[in-house]
Amino acid sequence: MFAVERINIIRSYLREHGKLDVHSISKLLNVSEVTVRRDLEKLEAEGSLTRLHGGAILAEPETLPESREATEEERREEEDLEEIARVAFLMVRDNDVIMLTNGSIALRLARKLAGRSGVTVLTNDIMAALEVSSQNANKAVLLGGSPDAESKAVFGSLSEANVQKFFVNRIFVQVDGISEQLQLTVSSQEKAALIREALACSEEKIILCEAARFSRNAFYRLGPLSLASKVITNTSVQESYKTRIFAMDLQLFTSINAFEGGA
Amino acid sequence: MFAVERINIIRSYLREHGKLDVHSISKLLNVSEVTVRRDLEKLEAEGSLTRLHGGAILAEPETLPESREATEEERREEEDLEEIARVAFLMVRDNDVIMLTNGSIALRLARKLAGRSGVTVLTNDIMAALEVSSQNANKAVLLGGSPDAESKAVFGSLSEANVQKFFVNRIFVQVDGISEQLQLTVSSQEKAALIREALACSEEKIILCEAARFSRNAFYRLGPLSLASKVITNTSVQESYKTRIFAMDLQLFTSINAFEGGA
DNA sequence: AGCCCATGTTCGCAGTTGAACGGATCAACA
DNA sequence: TGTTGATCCGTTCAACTGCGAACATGGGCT
Repeated sequence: MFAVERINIIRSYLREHGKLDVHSISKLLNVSEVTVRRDLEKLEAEGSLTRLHGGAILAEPETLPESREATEEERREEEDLEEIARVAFLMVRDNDVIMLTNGSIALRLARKLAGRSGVTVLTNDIMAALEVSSQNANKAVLLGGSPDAESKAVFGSLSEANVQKFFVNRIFVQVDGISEQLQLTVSSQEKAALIREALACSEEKIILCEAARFSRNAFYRLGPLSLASKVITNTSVQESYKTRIFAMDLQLFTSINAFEGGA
Repeated sequence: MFAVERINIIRSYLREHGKLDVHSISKLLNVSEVTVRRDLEKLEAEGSLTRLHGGAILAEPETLPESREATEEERREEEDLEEIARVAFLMVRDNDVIMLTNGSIALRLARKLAGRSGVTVLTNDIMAALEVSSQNANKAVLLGGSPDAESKAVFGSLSEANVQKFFVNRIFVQVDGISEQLQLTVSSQEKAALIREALACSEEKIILCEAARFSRNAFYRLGPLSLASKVITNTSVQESYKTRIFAMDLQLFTSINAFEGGA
C-alpha cells in the first residue's frame, strides 16, 4: 500500500463518517499510529480536516453531516459562477445600458456593477436590482411583473411589456442548460418568454452558462446558441464544445486570461 | 466521542432549549458532571452561554441601555402597525384587486393576504410582493421601476406607467404624516407621484396612518385627507382628529372593535 | 556501499477525564 | 432572619490516553 492510497482511504473514510480516531484507523490500515498521525498532519495542512485529541473531524465543524458534502460541491459551483461574473464584468463599458436575466450570476455581476458609475442595469432579478441600487451613483431598473418567491425574480406579461420600453446595449442571459445540439434551455415557460422579448430589444447578446450545465437540458427550449454572439463559461468546459462554438463563429470566453488574450 | 463533538452537542442543545442543567447533560452525553462543567467553562469563556447554579442559559447579546428603550418604543409601534394591518385585512373582499403602497404596513398586510385566495395584490413594495407570492394560490404583481434599497420598493416613471395598466378595487395608502390641517404627506417626491397615479386608478381609497404620525409632516404634500374615503389608524388617536374626520364625512377605523361596531 | 524516504518503536510529556473533598449556594421552613 | 439539608461548584489528585521528538529499521534508488 502506497502512502497516497492510505491517505485517500482516510479521506473517504472521513467523508463517510465525518470523524475518525487514530486507533481505529491504525488497525484498519494495519499501520502504526504514528503513521496515521503523520498522515493526518498532511491532511490538516491541506485543510481537509481538523485534528484533535484522539483523532480528527472534517474541517468546518459548523455544518450538518448531510449539508457537508453539498457545501464542497457548492463551493466549486460558486467559484465557477464568480469566474463567469468576472469575465462578464470586463465586457461592460461606460454608459452601457445592460440587461441581466435572473439567476445566480446576475446577482454576482450586480455586486460588481454596484460600485461602477455610468452604467444602467435593467433586470427582472429582484436581488440584483436591489444590489445595484444600493450604491446610489448607479441606476437600476427592476422590471414589473409577477414575483416568483423561489427565484426572487419577476416574470409575466408585464415584465415582457416593460422590457420593450428600453434599448439595451448588452444583455447577459443566464441559461439553465445547453444541450448536446447547442440548444439553450431554461427551467420555466415565463423565463423563456421574457428572455425572448429581452433578446429582441438588445444589441450585443451574451450567454452565461456554467460548464457543468453543458450537456444538460432544462425543460423549456429557448433557441439555438447562435441567438447570441458571445458565450461565457468556465475554463473546465469540454474541448469539444469549445471547438464547435468557435466553428459557429461565436466568441467563447472561459476566463480572464482567455479574455485578455482576445479569445 | 471527541471533546469538540461534545461541546457542539451542548451548543445545539442550548440553542434548542435555551437552557440546560449539568446533571441531564452529564447523563445525556454519558460523561461525568465534572467534564460537563469544564465544557461549560469553555463555552462561557467564548461567550456562548452564561453559567449559573445547576446549569447554564444562552448568553444574551449585549444590549446597550439606550437600545433597550428603543426596543420598547419599537414594540409599541409594531403593535400599532399590526392593529392597522388587521383592520385593513378585514376590509378586503373576495376577488378584490388591491393596491398596497410601500411601507411597514404593506408588508404586514401582505403577510395576512398571503394565506387568502382569490385576491390579487398590486404593489411597489418588494417585500410585500414576495410575501404574497410565497403562497402560490394568490396572485401578486410587483410594479416595475427604480428600486430604492432603503425602503425596498420601486418608484419612478415606469412604476407610474405600470400602475395605470390596472384597475384596482381598493387601494391602501400608507402615508408618513398627517398635518394639523389634515393634509397627507410622504417622505419622497417619487412616492408622492406614484401614489397620485395609483389613487387615480382605484375605486375605494383607504389611508393608513399610525396615530403617532398625526400632527407630523413629511416633506412632500400629497393632498387633503379627503382624497380618500376611509382612514385606518390606532385607537390612541386624539379625539379631536376623530371628530374632525367624522365631520368630513370620512369613515374612520381605529380597531377591530370599532370596525365591527360599524364606526 | 551510501543515501533517502517511509515507517515503526521508545519514552517523556501534555491533554483529558473522573473521583474525592471542602466550600459555596440554594430552597424550605421555622 | 437564621438554620439546615441538599445540591452544586471549584480544586486537587490520579489514571489513562494520545502526542511529539528522537532514534531505529528497512527497502528502494543512485
